[in-house]
Amino acid sequence: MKNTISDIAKIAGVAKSTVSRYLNGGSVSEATRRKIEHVIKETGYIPNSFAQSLKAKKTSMIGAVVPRLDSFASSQTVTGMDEALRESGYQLLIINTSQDLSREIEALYDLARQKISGIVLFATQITTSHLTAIEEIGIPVILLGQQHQDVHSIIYDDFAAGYDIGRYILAKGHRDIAYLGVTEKDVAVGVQRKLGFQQALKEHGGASADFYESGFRMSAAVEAASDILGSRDRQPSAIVCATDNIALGVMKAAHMRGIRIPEDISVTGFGGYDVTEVIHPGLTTIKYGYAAAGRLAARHVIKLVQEEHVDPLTVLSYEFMERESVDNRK
Amino acid sequence: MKNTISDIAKIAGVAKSTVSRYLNGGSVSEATRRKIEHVIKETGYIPNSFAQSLKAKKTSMIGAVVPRLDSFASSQTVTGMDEALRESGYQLLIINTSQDLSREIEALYDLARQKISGIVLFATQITTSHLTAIEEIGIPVILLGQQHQDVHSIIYDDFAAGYDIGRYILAKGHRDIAYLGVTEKDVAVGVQRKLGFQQALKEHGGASADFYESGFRMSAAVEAASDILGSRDRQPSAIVCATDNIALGVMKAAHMRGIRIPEDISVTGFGGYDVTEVIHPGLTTIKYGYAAAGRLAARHVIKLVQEEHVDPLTVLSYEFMERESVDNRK
DNA sequence: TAATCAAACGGAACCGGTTCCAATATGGTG
DNA sequence: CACCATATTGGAACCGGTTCCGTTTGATTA
Repeated sequence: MKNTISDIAKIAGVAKSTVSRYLNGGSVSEATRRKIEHVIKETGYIPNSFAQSLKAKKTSMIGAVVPRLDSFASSQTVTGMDEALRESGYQLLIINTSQDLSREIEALYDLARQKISGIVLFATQITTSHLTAIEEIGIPVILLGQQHQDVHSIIYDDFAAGYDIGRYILAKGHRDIAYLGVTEKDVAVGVQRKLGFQQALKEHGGASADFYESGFRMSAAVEAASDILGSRDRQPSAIVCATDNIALGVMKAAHMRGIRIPEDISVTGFGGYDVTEVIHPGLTTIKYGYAAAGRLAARHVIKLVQEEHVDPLTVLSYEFMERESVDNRK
Repeated sequence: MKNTISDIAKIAGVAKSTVSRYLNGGSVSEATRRKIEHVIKETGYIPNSFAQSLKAKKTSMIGAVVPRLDSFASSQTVTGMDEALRESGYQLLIINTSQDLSREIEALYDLARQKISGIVLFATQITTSHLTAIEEIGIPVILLGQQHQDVHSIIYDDFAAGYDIGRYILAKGHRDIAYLGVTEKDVAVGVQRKLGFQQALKEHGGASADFYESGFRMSAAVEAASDILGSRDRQPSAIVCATDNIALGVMKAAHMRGIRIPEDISVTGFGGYDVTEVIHPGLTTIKYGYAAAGRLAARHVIKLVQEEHVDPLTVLSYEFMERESVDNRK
C-alpha cells in the first residue's frame, strides 16, 4: 500500500493533476469530486509533505533554538510561542542545545537545511560564529533574551529590574548586601542585572555590596550560599540573587543552617517562577512575562517571514513582586 | 543565489551525480573532490533536506506528542528523549496539544504527513480515535504514562506507588485521611494511584478516607484544599495528594489558614518535582525518573523503527522520598 | 602490445507532489 | 444551430536531490 497521489488518481480514473486540484481547492466537477473523495477515504491517503515543500520551496515551520527545555523560563516561553504560531498556521520545531554554544550554531544550519521559514534564538551569548551563521543561512532570526545591533532582538529590561531591586533593598534599610550573580558571559543575566543593581547602590551611597558568582543550577547556588552564610566575618543582611533558582538555593542553604528568612536575612530573586509564590516565605522577585515574550517573538518572526517591518529592538517590561522574603533591617 | 546541487555541479564543471557522490562518500577522484569542495565552501551550499527525504522516503525524526510543555514532568521527559535521540542521530519534533484530546489525533496524522519515523505519545487517555489513528498512520508508536494492550507502552508503577504511600501514612498512625485526587479519565494518575492507596487502606483496616477531586493546576488545588480544611466537621490528620502540584496547593492553602505542616496536618505528593526538595518543609513524595523514562521511550521507539523487538509493556519503578511533611499522628 | 579490470564520471530515471498550458466539454446566447 | 466564454480535465515540466547503469579512462597483467 503506497498511496501516492498517482495511486489515488489511477484508482479514481483521473489524472493526478486533478487529484491535486481537488486537494487544493481547484476547479473540479461535482462528479469527480465525489469519486476522488471516496477513494481517498477508502485508502486513507495522506499527502507527503516533503514533496509539497520541495515544490513550494519553503515550509510553514518556525524553529526555536533553546539552551534547555527543563527550565521554567524556557518552557513557558516555548509554550507561548507555540500558541501564537499555531494560530497563524505555523508549526514549531524546537531544538534543544543543552547549553552547548557550538550546538546553537549547528542548529542554525540544521534549520536552514530543513528550509525553516524563521528562527527564534533563545540566546545567552552572541559570538561571531552566531553572526556569520545567521548571515549565511539567509533566514529571518529573532534574538530573545539578548540583543545585538545586527539582529532583531527582544529583551527584558534587566538593567531597570536590577535597579528596582537595588532601590527596594536599600529602602528597606539594608546596607551590607551580598549579590549572588552568574557569569558575565551572559550579558543579560550576568551583566545587566548587576549593573542596574550597582547603579542603585551608587546613587544611594552609604551602602556596600560584595559580589559573588554561582552557576545557574540550584545545587550550585546552595554551595555558593553556604560559603557566604558560613564565613565568620560580617554577615550581609540581604542577599540579592540573579535568578529565582539561585534564590531558592540560598533559602535552602539558609534553612539548613537554621537561619531564618526574612528575620535573620533577606533574599530576593529574578524571574518570577511559579514556585516563588507558593513557597513560604514567598520570594520577593521580578516577574517576567515569559509566555507573552514567546508569543511576541512568534509574531515578530512571522512578520519578518512575510517581509513586514519589525522594530529592531523590543524591550519588555516586568512586574515587581513584593512578597515576604525581605524584611526591614533592624 | 539558488544554490542547488545542479548549480554546484555546473560551476564545478561536473555532473550533479558526481556532486551527490562527493557529498555521500561515493567514489570521486582527488582532483574533482577538491574542485567541488571549493565550490561548496565558496557558495555556502546547503543541501535541501526535503529533496533528500523525498527520495529516501523517510526522515530521521521522531515525534513527541505532549499535552503540555510547561510542566516539570513533560519538560524533563522531553529533555531525556532529546538526549537519547540525538545520540542515535535522530531529531525530535515536539507537538504540544495544550491538553486538547482532539489535537492529539490531529498531531498523529500531522506527523504521518511529515513522514516521521516514530512517535512517543505522552498519554492521559486513550480513546478509540487514538487507536484508529495509530492503526491508520502505520508508524511505530510508544505510549508513555498510560498503557493499552494494542500499543507498546511504558508506564510508571502508579498502583504500587499509591500502595506505598498508603502504607506509609497508616504506619505513621493516621486514621482520618483525605485523598485529593484528579479525574478518573486519567487512568494512571486518577485511578491507579487511588486504587493502590485504597488497597493499603483495605489491608490495614480501621482507617477511613474521604475522597475529593481537584484539577491538575495548583490554583485548583488551593481551592479544593480550602474546602477540606475549612469544613467544621472532623478534620483529617493527613492529606494524600495525587500530584506534587496539588500537594503544593494544599501546603499553600494550609499556610494561608495558619495550619502548620506537619504539626497540624501531614501532606504527601506524587511526582518528585525538584521544588519538593527545596521547600520547607520538604514534601514527602514519590519520585519518578522522568528523564530516564524519556530516554527509555526514545530507545524503544528507535528499536521499533528498526524493527527490533520491544517488550509491549515496560513498568518503571520509583523512589519513595521521605521528607518532613508527614508527622506521626499524635 | 593487447586484454582485463576497477575507478571515475555523466546521463537519465525516479521520489510525490504542484502548476502551467493546451485540449475538451459544457452551457448560454443570438 | 452556430459561436463563444467558461468550467473541467489530462499531459508534461518542474522542485532538488539520489541512484542505477553504461561509458570512458587509466593502470595492471599476461
